[in-house]
Formats: sequence, structure tokens, C-alpha cells
Amino acid sequence: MRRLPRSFFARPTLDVAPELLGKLLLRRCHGKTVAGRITEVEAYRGEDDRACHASRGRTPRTEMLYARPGTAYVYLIYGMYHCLNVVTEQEGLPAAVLIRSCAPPDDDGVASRKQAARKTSTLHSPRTSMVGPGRLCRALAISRVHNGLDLTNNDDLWIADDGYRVPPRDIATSPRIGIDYAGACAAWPWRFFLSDRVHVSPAPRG
DNA sequence: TATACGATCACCT
DNA sequence: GGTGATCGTATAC
Repeated sequence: MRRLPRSFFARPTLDVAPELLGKLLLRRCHGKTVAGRITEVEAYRGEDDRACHASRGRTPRTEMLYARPGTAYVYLIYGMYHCLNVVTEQEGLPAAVLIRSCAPPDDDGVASRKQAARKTSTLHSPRTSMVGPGRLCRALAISRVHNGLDLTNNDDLWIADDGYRVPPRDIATSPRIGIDYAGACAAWPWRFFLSDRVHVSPAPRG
């Protein structure tokens, strides 16, 4: 089990995002460690990306997007949910990957992940589900107190590689969710997810 | 100071 | 299919 180093995040965001699929998101809280295997992410890159919060420039809110790669950017959305991002690229270039969903890591040993989902469905109620950015942060007790945390060097929240590999053909892409206001950027296929969609948020209708 | 709205979710018909 | 919850942020005044 190897914690992802800063060099992993200090690369093009569109390379980092799909490579985060299959990695473990780990959260240590009150002496217990909770983990999720990343199944769905979205890339946000640069001031020219109208869906990126930094598209209106550097403000107190977006400051962390300009920080060192490997920094956590956590913000409050709709007054009640939090979203977790990992900052990418070089310091000064505002870019990050939104972690949208995780699967229970113990699904691994089962041949069919759909079978595993059925098997464990009663253990993962809507309140403990890690599918969806708001639910993920609720399940892992992630909030704005984690904004600015260095994920490469702390023991509360980090990302690790345990050797699990996602075959490239099992990765699907789509436009990002909930950014219809972003003009042409709304069509960019910057959402990456496991194509079985077992632990992935449902695609919007339409 | 006031207002509009959002990288969501749960619950309703 | 639709809508309310709930509040920080950006923008307009």
C-alpha cells in the first residue's frame, strides 16, 4: 500500500483523472480508518474551462485550486453538501480532479462487481453510500475543515495505490454532470468512470 | 446591503 | 417527471 506522492498529481489533469480510478481514498477519523475505491471522477482545468470554479479568476474561494498539486480543495455546495477535489498540474495553474464516487474496497475479491453490489446492498444504505460527491463526503466525514490539506503528507485524508489495476477498456467517459451553464465546455468528455456503473452516480436524463 | 444561484440529494407525484 | 432544503460566494446595486 503506497501513498500517492506529489509527482502523481503534478501532471496533466486529463492524465491524472482516469488514473485515479481504482485507487483507494482513505480517511482516518476517531482512530478508525475508512476506505473507498475510486470509481468516478471529473477533471476541471484552467481559467478557460467555464465549468471550473477558477474560470472567474483567483478569489478567496478558488485560492486552493492554485495551490501545490496534491492539495485538497473542498467546498460547500447547495448549502448542505461538500465536494472533494485533488489539485493537479503545477502550482499556479488552477486545476483539480473531483472525486465523485467510491465503491466499498472489499468488493475486489468477487468476480462480478454486480454480484458484489447485490451481496452488500443492505450494508450500504443511502446514508452510507459513497456514490455521488455529496454522499461520498458525508460517508467519509469530509468537510471544509479539510480544505487546503496536503493529501501527500497527513494522516487524516490521503490516497493510496494498493496494486489494484483497472483495465483501460473498463473506463468510460462522458460530459461532466451539472454544468450545463458552461457553454461549449459542457460537452467535453472530462468525466471518467468504471463502465460497469455499479458504484457510479446515475447519468442525468436526456 | 441585497439578490441569485450552485461540480447535490432525497423525496414527492 | 418535479421540487425543497440551505448557505457561501459572486455580483449587482
